[in-house]
Amino acid sequence: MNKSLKRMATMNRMQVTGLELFYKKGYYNTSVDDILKELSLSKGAFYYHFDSKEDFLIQIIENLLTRKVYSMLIEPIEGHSNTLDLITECFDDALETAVHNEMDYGFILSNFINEFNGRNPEIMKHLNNIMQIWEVNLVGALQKGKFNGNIDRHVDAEGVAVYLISSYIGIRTLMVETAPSARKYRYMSQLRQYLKSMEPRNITV
Amino acid sequence: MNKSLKRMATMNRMQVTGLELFYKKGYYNTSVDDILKELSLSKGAFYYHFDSKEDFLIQIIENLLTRKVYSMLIEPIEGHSNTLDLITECFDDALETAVHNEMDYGFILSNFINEFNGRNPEIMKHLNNIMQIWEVNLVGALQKGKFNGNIDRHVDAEGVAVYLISSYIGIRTLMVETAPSARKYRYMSQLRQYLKSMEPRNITV
DNA sequence: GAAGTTACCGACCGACTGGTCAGTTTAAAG
DNA sequence: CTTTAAACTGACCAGTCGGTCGGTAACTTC
Repeated sequence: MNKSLKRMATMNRMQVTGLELFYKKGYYNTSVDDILKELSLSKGAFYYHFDSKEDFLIQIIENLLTRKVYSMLIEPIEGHSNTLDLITECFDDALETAVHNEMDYGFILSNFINEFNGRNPEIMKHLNNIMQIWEVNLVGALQKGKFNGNIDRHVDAEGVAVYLISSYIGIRTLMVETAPSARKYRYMSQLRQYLKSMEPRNITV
Repeated sequence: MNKSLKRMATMNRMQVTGLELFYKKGYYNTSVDDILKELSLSKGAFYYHFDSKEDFLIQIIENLLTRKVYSMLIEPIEGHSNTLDLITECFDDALETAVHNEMDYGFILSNFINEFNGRNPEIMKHLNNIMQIWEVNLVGALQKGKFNGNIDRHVDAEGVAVYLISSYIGIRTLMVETAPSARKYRYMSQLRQYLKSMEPRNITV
């Protein structure tokens, strides 16, 4: 195999396993040795490819986590259908995969925010960055909805985006705790009602 | 000083400082020595009063955390005014204290849930317990609101409770990240709109 | 005032942490 | 074949962790 290909393959394997374990056990509770045992690799291999445990995490965030948020939460609402329907479907799908994870540990991004807030500003910068991308894209989608006439023009797009993100973070935390399926169902029906209240009012006062 | 009084005073000092540090740095990232240094006490004193670090945490949860949730999130909505107003005011107050914490680390309860989920079922039991108490009380308040005619009788109290709790957990996480005050404002205005949609419909179809 | 109890001290233990490094294996290049 | 550099090994280091334990000062009880 080509040298640089092998390098990338190994680094990627490490990152995938690393993200998995950081997600399950938290960053500080996962030792570098834990990851290496899973991969049957040695300490030397790890520090050959990465400068430090922190550098390793940053690369995971930049490579894997960002991509995950894009594919699960951003791209699905970029379509041409009714924005409110796209958001509903996107949230429904995202929560459904969470329900089907036999072992769910919550929304990775908010787990990380909780773990690093006030402890590691460098990591927080990277996490904030992803959250901002999500927020900006949601606001954009909502504005497009207003422009297309699917959303009432009086709706405060930024407020709705904050409220949607909040509720999503929260329900993911709640689902981890008890009765995920029932909670998802209740959440989705309330979400639908909330979004319905944003449809254009045909009756002008 | 009476011996048992001294015992309680010391134990309480330890718990208060423990909760503070666990909140700031997380449970696993706070060493017993960290807490003891803050109090100028020794290892021996700690293990004289508590069986283990975990036992210490459980007592903190049972004593301090439960009381905190009661006084901030449950008792304020037990009044006789309009339930929706009470909820609005309660959430507003809770978020306002978060804004004024110059160093905010999020909603303790959800931080703990994130840290212990899948790692420590014993602790999770105690945390779930508090969440359930909160949920039950919220549902009760909503039902009382329906009974008193402040809330439309078609409203799904359990669904709304889940949605309220979700959004609260989420906004607390978002507020630690960026622009807490602005985010609180946006959240509260959306929350008011959401709760308004539950007022009784006077016009029957 | 002797004996017992409570509250606390701090040295110490063994397991584990992130990180280093001298040295070995692999495979492509000359 | 020989050279070279990349990829990897695993023993090792200093430091931290939760927890133990022998000791002791202060107060109570008899």
